[in-house]
Amino acid sequence: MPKSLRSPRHQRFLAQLISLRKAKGLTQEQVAEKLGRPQSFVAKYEGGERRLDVVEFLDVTAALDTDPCEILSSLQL
Amino acid sequence: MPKSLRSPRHQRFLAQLISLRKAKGLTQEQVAEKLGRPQSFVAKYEGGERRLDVVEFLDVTAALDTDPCEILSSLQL
DNA sequence: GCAGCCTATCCCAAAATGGGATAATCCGAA
DNA sequence: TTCGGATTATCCCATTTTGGGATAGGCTGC
Repeated sequence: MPKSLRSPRHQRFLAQLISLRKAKGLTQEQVAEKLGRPQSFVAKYEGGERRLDVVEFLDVTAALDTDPCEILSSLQL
Repeated sequence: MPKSLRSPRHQRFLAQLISLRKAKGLTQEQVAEKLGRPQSFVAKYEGGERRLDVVEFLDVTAALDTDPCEILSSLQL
């Protein structure tokens, strides 16, 4: 795992994405499908193996049917 | 430039960051200093030569003294 | 234990990054 | 217009990250 992805903020970020996906009752496979990517893509960003850039993040929150700002606000500082 | 960074949304994203920095009267060097990074870092993400992940984005908006959500909302779809 | 679903990991060629150094541009003053 | 400092873009290239199909590993209920 890239070490830049080990910060506490990143950890919280990932935890949010994961719990949000589960709360929506979606599998990695289903999210992957919405994103037009393989399941390994979702597994990797959720596992911190790969980072999400800003535009990708918006795509993911759209797939999760969620407001991106809500996630960001929980990461402030 | 990585081709993943050529989408219209990304272009708008970059344009926002740049105009925001200028509006605040800051140079790349000054932003870089706040971020604890070299000027080339700022030059690269502004130029689309490098992507910003979500946490880095928050750092940048903090350096620009700006609300990240405002930028995101202008990128929706 | 087995079946089925879900998630993590492998592999490694290809692509992206880091950052100091340096080139190129911009811009106001003389 | 020319000069010079300030600002931004580009070089270089070793190191790090990524892409994604295949496959291993886990978990749950039966």
